[in-house]
This record gives sequence, structure tokens and C-alpha cells, in this order.
Amino acid sequence: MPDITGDRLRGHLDTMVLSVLERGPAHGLAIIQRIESAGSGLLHMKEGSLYPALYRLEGQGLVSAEWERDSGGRPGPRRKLYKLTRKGKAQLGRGRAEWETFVATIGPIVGGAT
Amino acid sequence: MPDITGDRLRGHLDTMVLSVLERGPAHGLAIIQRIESAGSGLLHMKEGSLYPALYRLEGQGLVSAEWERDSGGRPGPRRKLYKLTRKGKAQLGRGRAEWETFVATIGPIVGGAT
DNA sequence: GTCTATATTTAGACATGCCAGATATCACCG
DNA sequence: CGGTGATATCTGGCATGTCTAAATATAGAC
Repeated sequence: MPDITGDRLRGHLDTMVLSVLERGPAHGLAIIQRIESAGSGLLHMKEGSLYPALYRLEGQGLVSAEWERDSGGRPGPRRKLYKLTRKGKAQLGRGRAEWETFVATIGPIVGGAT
Repeated sequence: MPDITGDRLRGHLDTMVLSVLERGPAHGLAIIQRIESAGSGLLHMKEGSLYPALYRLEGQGLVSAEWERDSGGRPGPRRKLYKLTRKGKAQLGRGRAEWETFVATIGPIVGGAT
């Protein structure tokens, strides 16, 4: 089973990030882990893809970012927690509708329906 | 209902072209028309997207191209007919499988399934 | 000839996911 | 204290493919 490569994620990645944040706030690498663990081993998102996407979303007011206060006994630097904003939730709804439209439109064409 | 923008077509357009060619040979603009008419008004493929895609597919041996002999009483220049090759048919099968994998993988994430 | 419709071609812009490395922080252990 | 390893974020530059927009060309209608 071939991996899902970058081109195919275009335009969907933002909605994916919003969607996994609906489960609760998370920092960058945790978002990657959520997505990858939901991807049956076919998805491999890299930091270089995620962080720019998060900055995009933050710039649009769809997520908010906040540094964690302490590191809680964990090795490594502080983490930046991202949360869905109200605006982000609304956009997530639109993103889901767009996904449904996308699948309903492209699917029959790819599938060979007239 | 928002249009399906270019980014979201990335990686799927080739399979879409192969799929509509399965119905029979067609020239460039006819391919666009087939796709747009199947797209419920949400898809707007431009020549600048299609022709490079066709050259790509031709270079990979997935389609073959041939100039029409005469213009059959129609205004305008001669048209280049594209056909699916045997290799293209095989690739179409793979592309369909990849589409199914893509939908089955991304769908649950966008949809909010854990 | 001129106009119009059809058709292909192409240069450049742009967005965004990827690669690869840099940087930083903290626990642990000696 | 200093080294090591794990975690985490950030960043510059690249690759790719779709879009914009215009150029070019051909043939029928009048």
C-alpha cells in the first residue's frame, strides 16, 4: 500500500490539523503523532510541513498558541500548546463540508461514473 | 457550495484525466468539458493545468497523442486526440486504488474519528 | 478580408508540502 | 559540573503542479 504523498495532502492538511485539535489542545509533535497514528502508517507528516501550517492557522485566528509553563519532569524544551479558537471551530465545520463535497465530486470522476 | 480549488486537485488530476479517457479518445478541450460536466459546476480546469498534465502523461507512456487528419467542417485548428494506452489503463487501476486509500485514510481524520 | 469560434501552447507566478540541518532545553548520570 | 540523549521548535531552500494570462494558429461564415 503506497504512502500518501505530499501533493495529495495539499489543501486538506489545515482541516486535518483543526480536526485533531478538536480532541483537545496539543503541541506540535503531538499533533503529528495524532495524525500519523490515525493514518494507519500511510501518513508521515514532517515538522517542516506542520509548523508553517500552524503559523498559517494562527495568523488566520483559527488556532491560538501558548507556551507551557513548566516542563513537567519531561526532558526537552518547553512546548507550545495549540488550541482551536471559536473561529477555528467554525472553519473546521466548513472544512468538513468541503471535504464531503470534494469526495462526492472527484470520487465519481476517478471511479469512472459518467 | 464552494468551488474545488487547485490545491486540492494536486495528485488527483492525472487519474481524473486517465479516467475520462477510458470512455474513449478525446482532445484537450473535450477532456476539460468531460471533467467539468461531471463536476456539478464545482470544477473548473484550465488549459494551463490540463496541457502540462497531458504532456506528463504522454511522457510516461500513459496516453498517446495523434493529430486529427481533417477538421470535419468545424471551425478552428486541428485537434490532438489523446488515447489511453495499455500502460495507462494499468495506471488507472492503481490510481483508483490510491484514491480509495486516500479517502479511507484522510476521511476519518477530517471527520473527527479517533 | 474580416470576424468569430475553436484549439493548442507557453512563460511566469504562486502556494505549500518536503528535506535537512540548526538551535534550544531539560533530565539523568557520573 | 560536563557529557549525553531525548524532546521540541524553527528555518532556508527546494520541488512540484495548478493557475493566470496572453500568444499563436486554423478554419468557417459572411
